Amino acid sequence: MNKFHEIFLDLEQKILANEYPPQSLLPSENQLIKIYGVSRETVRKALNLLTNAGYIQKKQGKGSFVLDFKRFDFPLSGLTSFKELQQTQAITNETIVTTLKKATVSPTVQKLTSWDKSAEVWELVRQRRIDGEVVILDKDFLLTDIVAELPIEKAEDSIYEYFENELNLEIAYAKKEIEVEPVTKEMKDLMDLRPEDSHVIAVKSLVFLEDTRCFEYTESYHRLDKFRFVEFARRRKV
Amino acid sequence: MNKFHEIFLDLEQKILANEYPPQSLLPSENQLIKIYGVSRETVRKALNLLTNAGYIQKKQGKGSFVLDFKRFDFPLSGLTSFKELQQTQAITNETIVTTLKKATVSPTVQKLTSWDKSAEVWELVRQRRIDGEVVILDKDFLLTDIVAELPIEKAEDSIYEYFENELNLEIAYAKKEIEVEPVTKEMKDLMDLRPEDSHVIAVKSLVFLEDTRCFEYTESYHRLDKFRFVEFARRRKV
DNA sequence: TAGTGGTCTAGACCACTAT
DNA sequence: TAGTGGTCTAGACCACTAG
Repeated sequence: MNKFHEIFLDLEQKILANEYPPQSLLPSENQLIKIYGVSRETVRKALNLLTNAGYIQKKQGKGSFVLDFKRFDFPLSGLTSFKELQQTQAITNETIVTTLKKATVSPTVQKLTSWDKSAEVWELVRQRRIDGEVVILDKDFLLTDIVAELPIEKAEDSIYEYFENELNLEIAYAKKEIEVEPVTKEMKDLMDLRPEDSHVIAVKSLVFLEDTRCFEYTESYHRLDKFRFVEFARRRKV
Repeated sequence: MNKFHEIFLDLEQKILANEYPPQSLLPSENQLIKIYGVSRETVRKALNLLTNAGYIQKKQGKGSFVLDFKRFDFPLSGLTSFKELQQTQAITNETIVTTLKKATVSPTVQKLTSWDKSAEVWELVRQRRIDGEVVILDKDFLLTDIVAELPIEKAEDSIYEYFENELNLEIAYAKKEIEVEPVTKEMKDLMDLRPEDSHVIAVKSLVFLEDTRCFEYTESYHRLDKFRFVEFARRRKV
């Protein structure tokens, strides 16, 4: 593994273990050079990862302050998926696959993805039950050209884990969009909505591989009272 | 200005001007070294900025592909504020300040911010009218220790511009949270809600300076049908 | 094999913060 | 003034992609 990534993981672990508590300063870059036996640029790459992840804040002439990350308790930014969420949260939950079939791409999805009109896709619908209630409904469309097989056991687990570890797909980036949509019949049927629920949160994503091909389009519907999105953002001068 | 930032801006401009169209390759790092007369690490820093902003995707052995950013039409990630949004969108809009006063910090806000219990804050409430309707309501709490004066003209414009350009505050990062909340009487009074609107989207933010002090807490309420949040996210190995 | 990006080094100069 | 982080360089070696 990369040196700078190793150093990042080591510092991250030490921060989480309170070896470097909030408000304290990390060792200076010169000290870190000696501690890890690497060059300054390598140390700085590790510190950049910590900065972007919201662990530290650097100040010229002073040093790297450890931030109070406990306030950032639900980091859902980046490309995190439902399966990974479960692990950080301690929720009792269950996934039920209600649809898993090959189909031709619908005009709506074709437009969004720019896939070939004749493209074949996996159509996957999953209920996400948390604490006994179906509060999330996931709809996935996946190019069969790229994902040839999609066993139902994998769909019940994490499809991303399957893609990355078994199919060796390199997922690179995604465009996400959060909106509010009126409840449809399908949602009424498949989700445990309350009488007063007239709307759901819709999280729509286009997911791309490292070679810039879009291989997945996802719509994730969340019951209003169960939706929460937390993000750590750095100021970007415009 | 930094060389790598200059190079980033130049490449960004050329991408936006279609000089480097989507799907095409940027000049290789070695070529960029010659073009800009800088070292490789400097070129790579510029390319990293482009990568994080979603302009390009690099591939070892191949090069830097320009992405089709037009699909990412509403980049609201980072710390963008309402005023900056207006400029990218062409919306007719108006800001009306309904409250601007000094007050002691409320227990709720005190808890979230960890401000001193005796702290004094600016309490600012603003209606955001878009195309004739008040669809956003912004509530701001600002430490008077840090923001001593808050003229109403500034509040009607962009408080961030005022903070950064006139008070020389260095805004560094923020924690944002998106949730759904039931409509309150205040929202009914100050927003143009429809009879069926029982909920609003609440975007709550803690905003921090470069010295890690939290100086602002904001709640921004959006009418459901007018809310949209778009994000470009890179895959983060867990 | 030649060209690409990914990592790493050792050293330099600068700007900022403290004392 | 000494120590910090911010920028930049010139060069090295490696891994990947292509013809």
